[in-house]
Amino acid sequence: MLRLSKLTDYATVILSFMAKEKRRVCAAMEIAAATGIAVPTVSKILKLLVNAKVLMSTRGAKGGYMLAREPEAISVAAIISALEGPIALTECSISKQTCEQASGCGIRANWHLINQTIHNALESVTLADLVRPAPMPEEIHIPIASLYQ
Amino acid sequence: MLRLSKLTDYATVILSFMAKEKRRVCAAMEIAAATGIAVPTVSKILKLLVNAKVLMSTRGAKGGYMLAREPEAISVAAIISALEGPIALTECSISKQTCEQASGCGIRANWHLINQTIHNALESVTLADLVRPAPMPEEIHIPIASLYQ
DNA sequence: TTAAATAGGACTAAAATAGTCCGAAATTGA
DNA sequence: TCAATTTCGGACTATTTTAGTCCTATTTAA
Repeated sequence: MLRLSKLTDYATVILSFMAKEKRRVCAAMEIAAATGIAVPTVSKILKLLVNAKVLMSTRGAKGGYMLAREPEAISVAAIISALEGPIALTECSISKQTCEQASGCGIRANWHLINQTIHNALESVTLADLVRPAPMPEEIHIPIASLYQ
Repeated sequence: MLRLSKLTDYATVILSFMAKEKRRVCAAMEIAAATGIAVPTVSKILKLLVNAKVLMSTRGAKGGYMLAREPEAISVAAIISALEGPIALTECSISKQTCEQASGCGIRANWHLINQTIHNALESVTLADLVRPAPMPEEIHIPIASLYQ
């Protein structure tokens, strides 16, 4: 289904909450309470987002998490790759044997191009866009067909 | 990782093979031999592609599978949805409670737009594009590492 | 010093995916 | 008509991935 994991979905909810509270440091417990997601799960997601430098953390009493940058500078691609690793549709699991039989597998190169297109689409949408009420279609429209001529 | 399933990957290999043999009816066993994918697996994939009307089948001796239309008219989106169901990143697993708390979840509408964009990208690439030799090197060079620092 | 909070990793449970197999139905050709 | 071939449909098992939990160490504020 080409779908995102639940954790990624949760991450967008968490980050949307934090975008509205961006002046404040939020504790994991507070975020869990606000979003209705279980504390250990929230915790796990927050740690992943810190590793990906989407969030900053401060330890100790009065510690917590904060957006590492403005919502405008946090792309959906960054959020997804924080939770799921690099964005890539294929790992070219086509066996070498097959590729050799076909004497040069052109499919691989074309998949890469498709990946890149999708990545661009996700890169051009930010957390600010997700929080914003009205989307702006022309910003994320990508005419992939033009890449093939 | 936003990735396609192995079966979808296999499907592109199978369909690429068939695109080159489009004049001929191919039996499942023949395709398995040509691609190196196990017969039962090939069989399963072919059935799914028939259900999605990407392939046509004829039963009985001398039967087999054929592309239902020209490779130019078979989109990557059609192939993916045949194997994995509708293309959709999210199923909006954001709890209603959260949405209500936030008094109107704008995220949903924005995800829908992103889905649509990706769908358009996949719709505009066809089996013929996949089979076609790779585009110029500079077109397919992807500095992906730079996106992850 | 104590309480509050994150960091990191190990672990279990649940769900999705991959892969296999079988009996039934259809078609061809002898 | 009969036998061989091939798809059809579904059930089934095994594997992998994902989700979710928990524990201990470390850091910081008061």
